[in-house]
Amino acid sequence: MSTGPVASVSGLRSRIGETVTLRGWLYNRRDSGKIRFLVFRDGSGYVQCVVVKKEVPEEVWTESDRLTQESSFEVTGVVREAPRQEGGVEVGVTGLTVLSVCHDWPITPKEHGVDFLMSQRHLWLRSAKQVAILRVRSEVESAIHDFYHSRGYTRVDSPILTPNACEGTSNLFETQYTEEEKAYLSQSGQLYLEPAAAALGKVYCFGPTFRAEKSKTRRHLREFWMVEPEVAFLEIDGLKALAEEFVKELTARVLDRRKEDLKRLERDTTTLEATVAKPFPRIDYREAIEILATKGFPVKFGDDLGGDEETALTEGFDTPVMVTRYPAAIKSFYMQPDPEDPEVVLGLDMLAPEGYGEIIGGSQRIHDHDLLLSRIRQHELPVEAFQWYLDVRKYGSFPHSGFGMGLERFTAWMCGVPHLRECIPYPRMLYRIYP
RNA sequence: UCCGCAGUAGCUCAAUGGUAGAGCAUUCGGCUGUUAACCGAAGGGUUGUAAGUUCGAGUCUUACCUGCGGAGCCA
Repeated sequence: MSTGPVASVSGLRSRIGETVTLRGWLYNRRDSGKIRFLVFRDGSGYVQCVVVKKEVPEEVWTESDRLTQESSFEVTGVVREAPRQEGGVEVGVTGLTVLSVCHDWPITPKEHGVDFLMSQRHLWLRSAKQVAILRVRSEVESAIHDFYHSRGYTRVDSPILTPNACEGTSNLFETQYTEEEKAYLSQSGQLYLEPAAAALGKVYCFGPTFRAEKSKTRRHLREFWMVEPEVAFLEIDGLKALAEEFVKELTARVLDRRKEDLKRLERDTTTLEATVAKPFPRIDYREAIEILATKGFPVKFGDDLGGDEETALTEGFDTPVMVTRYPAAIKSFYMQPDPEDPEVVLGLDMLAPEGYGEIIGGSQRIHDHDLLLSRIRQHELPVEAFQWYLDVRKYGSFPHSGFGMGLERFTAWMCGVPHLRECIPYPRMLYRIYP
């Protein structure tokens, strides 16, 4: 390898006329006798490198002939304008060194099946679409931190190993903590965040969560990333405003900074633009039932909304829809009842358009100690395990609210990718944990 | 866990119960502007596993294995 400076593809547009050195991999190659087109990638982008037999030393020509798909190499050449190329530039090769020849690369430019690609996930990551998705995901992650930090929130990391279930034990991953004691992988940071909200006012956590549900659908992962804000003295209306502002800002950021990636994903950005520009419809559960009845979904009060119902509810809207005031019976024990309609709780679900489903779930929390205690008993949860959680209400209680947003679901919607498994680098699904 | 669908070359797929096929990938040859380049040639198979029906099974039957889609639950 050379010892001089190495350029990146993303910066070539401003270096027309200069000689640059690039290091990366061969994405594709087209030969035409005495001229050779190498599609080079370095993680920052793609550029066509042109090798002309007559114009390069003999050894550069033979060296370039050794390149197979995904071989790593270093190439030096002159950057020049090429209007027909993506990015508008190409490199006229003057020097080339093969670093490692790749044999039997399994992923060809043609189509592949899901099973094959998933078992090759570590290699599939190099594909153009997968790279674009991971960039959008990363953009969303940093936008999340920027959103909260610019509004005075403190990030509080919640534990991954927990002593008990926060919402029942049936879908928890169990692990041995000490010889006598078991621990469980966290499925939400929320309960730990509530005491932190009493310490810092506005807090959020962001990390992996684990659900051992036997879910086998495109909307489920067993390990996924969730961002959860929790705010002291915030009530349900403030929570709705926060959720809407949050989703608007993340969407605007993706549209602004990841245009190229959305284009590569052939994403129609109509709903994303509408999401930034328009207020989100807000529907109460009781209204939702009526709307669904007119669309041929006979839902009774007390029924939960399934995937088909969610999709039907968002039909006709090009922004997310917020659904509130669900029956208490189908929601978590800690949700605050509506003082004007005690059968329902002040919960909030945000449904993304285009059938992407629930991206946010949250609520105002019960702040009355005795009410919370009775709810824990009603749900037949072990009261002693929740003593510390009850303490939040015992020592200076305060109304508070928060929600959780699934990073992969949000990213899937941004990218227009139907299945969550492509929105996390290494998906963990039922019956699949390799690689 | 339940319901449905599918397993044939490295990959994506064909093949009326009657000789196992193509494209891509690989290797070799040709081509000076290609855009999933193109043209020619070659190698590549225990048709998921086991049993059964039949003169004869990739094809029909049964069981099992693996995967995919969906449901319940949720982000």
